[in-house]
Amino acid sequence: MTEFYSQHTKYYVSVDCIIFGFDGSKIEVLIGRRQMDPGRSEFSLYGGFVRPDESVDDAARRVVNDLTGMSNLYMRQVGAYGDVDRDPGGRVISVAYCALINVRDYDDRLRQKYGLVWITLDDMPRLYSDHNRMINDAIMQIRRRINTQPLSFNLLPEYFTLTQLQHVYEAVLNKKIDKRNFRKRIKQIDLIKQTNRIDHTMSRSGARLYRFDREKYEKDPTFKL
Amino acid sequence: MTEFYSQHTKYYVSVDCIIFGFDGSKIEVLIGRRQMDPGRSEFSLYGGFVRPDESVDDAARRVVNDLTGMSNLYMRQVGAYGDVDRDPGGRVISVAYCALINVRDYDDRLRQKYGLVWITLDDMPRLYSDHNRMINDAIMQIRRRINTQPLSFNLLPEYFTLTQLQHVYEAVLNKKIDKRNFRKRIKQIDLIKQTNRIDHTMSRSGARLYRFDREKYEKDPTFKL
DNA sequence: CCAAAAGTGTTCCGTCTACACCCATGG
DNA sequence: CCATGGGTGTAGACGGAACACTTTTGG
Repeated sequence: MTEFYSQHTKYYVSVDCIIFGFDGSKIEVLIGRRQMDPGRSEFSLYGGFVRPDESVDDAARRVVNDLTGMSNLYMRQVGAYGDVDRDPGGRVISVAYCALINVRDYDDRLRQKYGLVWITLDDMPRLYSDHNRMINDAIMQIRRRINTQPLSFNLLPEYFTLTQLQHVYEAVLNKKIDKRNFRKRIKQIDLIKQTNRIDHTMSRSGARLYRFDREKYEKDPTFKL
Repeated sequence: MTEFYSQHTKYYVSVDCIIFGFDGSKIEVLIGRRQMDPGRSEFSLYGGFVRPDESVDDAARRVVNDLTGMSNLYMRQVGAYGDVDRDPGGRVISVAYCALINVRDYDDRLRQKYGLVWITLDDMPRLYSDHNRMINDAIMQIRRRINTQPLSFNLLPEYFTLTQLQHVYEAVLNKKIDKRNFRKRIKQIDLIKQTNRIDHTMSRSGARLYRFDREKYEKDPTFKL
């Protein structure tokens, strides 16, 4: 702490955004093909450089908003990635963020406009730079948190069936869950409200729709499985 | 992804290191007084700027090594802090790291050389910039992980008593733990080996010393409470 | 002999797990 | 009427929480 700032080196700082969705049975990620050299046309997360007038968090929000047209999404920092040679184009330190979105709210024209594709985790190709590691770190983080924070609802429409909710947990945790035990647990969480709406798209007899009570959660932000 | 890197702004990137120790009953952090303007002489974490030839992780290791003379410490990234005005001296994006050390291995002359002091979490003064937030985020992270990763042993000597180990858990979780239940749990973790050494410093009759079997843990890195 | 810390088991209760059948409906 | 997905209960195992007294020994 004895020198002045100006004696030190500056670096490019970027954000990379891992946008997670849920296709009904698998977790998927929005990736694109890189539009610039080096690595042009390689699969890549979508990212952007941090601008002088915005925080790093704001940069991530801006990139995600450009990409999805959506704001107020659930977003979380995954971590900073700073290996010297991580980017073949130069020394860039990148901060990864993940976002969870409901794919039904997402305007598919934006996806096409940016040439993005939804890829499930199992089908993930090799991505540019250390982006595979970022996705891996992000999914591990979500896996750790999904039982103590209400993440799953961000991947579903406002009104969802218990079967859909269970499929989210199965996809994130990558294991089968017993239907009766799952529903028993859900019913004793009073943040998950039964509604009187019925979904008829998936079954002949219809399934009860539920919703997550965000207002109540804001007041008392505790959530357990 | 349509511009060249060189059109973008570069930033100073620093690391800030949160060095945790354990004084026998409380968790404490090594802090100093800032040696440079702005904020000269304010309490602060110890940090440093990232150099061109090192990764961000390496920068953190370098700073911690300078400060403690120790290497191969348990270290973990806490997160990137990138608010525009976080540092009054200019736009600096900082990546926080925490390290856990055994204070008995630490050369107190180094502490004096750098003018550092150990401060317990309860007595933490207001620190420079967003350093209080970093410490807070770090302790929350440790609290979440202490039951699923063998963190606690990094705060203790190689040989430790079960009472000492319990005190670490109590300090981190900030709550009393039942002695009999704690010891019952410990005894069924076969990574924690009883030795035939006895510690006589704390009690007339002496207490059995234990050690953590790192070799075994490397082979099968699972740990539960 | 006494102060101080080490060490030790049992019971209870709540939670998690395993498991299989009937229902309602639209086509 | 039948295929499809929705919905429901119970019993046993397991793990966590509460709880108090005896032992050792150096001074």
